[in-house]
Amino acid sequence: MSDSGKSRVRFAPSPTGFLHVGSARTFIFNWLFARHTGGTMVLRLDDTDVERNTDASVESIFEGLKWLGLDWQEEYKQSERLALHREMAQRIFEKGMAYRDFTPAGKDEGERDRSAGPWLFEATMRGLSREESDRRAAAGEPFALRFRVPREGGEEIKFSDAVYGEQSKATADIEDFALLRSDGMPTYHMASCADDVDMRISHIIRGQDHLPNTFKHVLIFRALDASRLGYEIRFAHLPLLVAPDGAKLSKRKHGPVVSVTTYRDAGFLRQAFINFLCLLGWSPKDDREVMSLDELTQAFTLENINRANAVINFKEAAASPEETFDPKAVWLNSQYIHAMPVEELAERLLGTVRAGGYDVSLEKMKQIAPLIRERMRLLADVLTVADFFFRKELAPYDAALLVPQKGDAAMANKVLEKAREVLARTEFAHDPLDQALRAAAQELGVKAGQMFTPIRVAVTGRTASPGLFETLAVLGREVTLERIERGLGKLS
RNA sequence: GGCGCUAUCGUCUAGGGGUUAGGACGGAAGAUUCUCAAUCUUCAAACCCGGGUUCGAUUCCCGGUAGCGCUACCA
Repeated sequence: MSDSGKSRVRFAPSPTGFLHVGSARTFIFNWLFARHTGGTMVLRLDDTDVERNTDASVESIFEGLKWLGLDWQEEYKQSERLALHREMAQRIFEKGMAYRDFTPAGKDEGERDRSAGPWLFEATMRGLSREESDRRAAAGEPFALRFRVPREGGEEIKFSDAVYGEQSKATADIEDFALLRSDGMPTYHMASCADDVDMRISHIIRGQDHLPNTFKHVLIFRALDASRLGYEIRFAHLPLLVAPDGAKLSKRKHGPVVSVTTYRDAGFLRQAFINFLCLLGWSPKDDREVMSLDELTQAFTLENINRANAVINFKEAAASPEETFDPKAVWLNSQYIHAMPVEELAERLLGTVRAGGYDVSLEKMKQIAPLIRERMRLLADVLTVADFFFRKELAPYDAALLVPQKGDAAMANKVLEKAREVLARTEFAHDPLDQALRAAAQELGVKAGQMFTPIRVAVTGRTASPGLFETLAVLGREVTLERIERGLGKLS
């Protein structure tokens, strides 16, 4: 950071796909750093790859960012700044630090066999005279502009990374990389560095996959006289988020679990999701795990970032959505749900329930929420944990479930008949129900549990449910009696 | 192939020349209880390998191995 000013950081996604969890974490770390240091967050779309960019991707990235709910102060699109990039490239060329490469663009550039030899690129055009270069350019021959990496003196390019420490690499190991493509479009390296300088970015916080690129960037910054900015651009590279098999995350390979919107749609709370991501590759160095955004902001420093890649422990083929996600993410989410005020939870659940095809009022939801809050880990769980509150008719269930432990169908029948009678005249509130049903159990000579099980199953269609009395109280007498009647029908 | 980065329980991590190597998730067991959850308690579970330095290395150094990244007119 400059001594005079505040930090300026940027998140620079390239719109070639949806926002994936790794990018989201990079964004979050940038945001936290900006907040922690009282700096500015810049969002920059690095869209210089015309071939692969899509509008759909831009939309889905914004959709993901919007869900995260973290803001930024400035927003740019690289494609609208091409003139600047070219001008800066030209400046480097004028200084003799870049040269025109008239080699026709290879079609199979990405598939060159690297295992053959130590050196990859042949700088055939590097020695071209300026006169000939100018002549061929004037004649309209297309060319790429390449950086002329210093070859004399065996220089080491150095920089200090806030996470990985002192880095250095011999110029002999850096090839002459492209600044401008033959169609005049800047490459990522050129556009990114030009913008970082122009935007007065103070800290470049990005994925560790860029660590080797940074040497090239240092070279560009030097050619651009970035030192005139009055401060040194600092780097912080983040360990990568990888799949359980250690491989880089990809949609093709790992499916929707790598997309931010998948978490949103499955019922993650943004706070929990952010919290989870922060714990991957960063630690507050004390034993805190559940941390609010404020706590994260306060605790966040670049020094506390780890160096080893972090596995995001999802399962690709899982039976339920819950099992798909990293168990820690799910657990964190449950912590946030449990801590949420019931009114708020009820409001949030409303959308999920309605999307699930049920109709329920907010009032009703407020009654239900406290009963299911501690039984939910994801918001979407409401559909499986509380469906019987919303359904007119229960989903089909096996009559055998009505039979209590150490009992038989006759006992279930006896219990339900008794319940029908008692519940017809008992006030539908927790305590009266509690007293009446326990008394009834005693009268029948069955254990409380044996009394409750048939009722629970008849009324909810399942053996696991929220507390019976509060459930009945919410359901009401009419629905309860009707369902008990149906239960009796199943037994006969 | 070249260059670089990394290496503590299954996973996320703390720690650091001498520790019973700590926490969390997940797992197991128990308590509680009308079921399920929640909650609480307990248990199992790790320093990649080999040298060196040292009185003493999991920690520092070197080597190996493994993983990952970069090696494009992708980002």
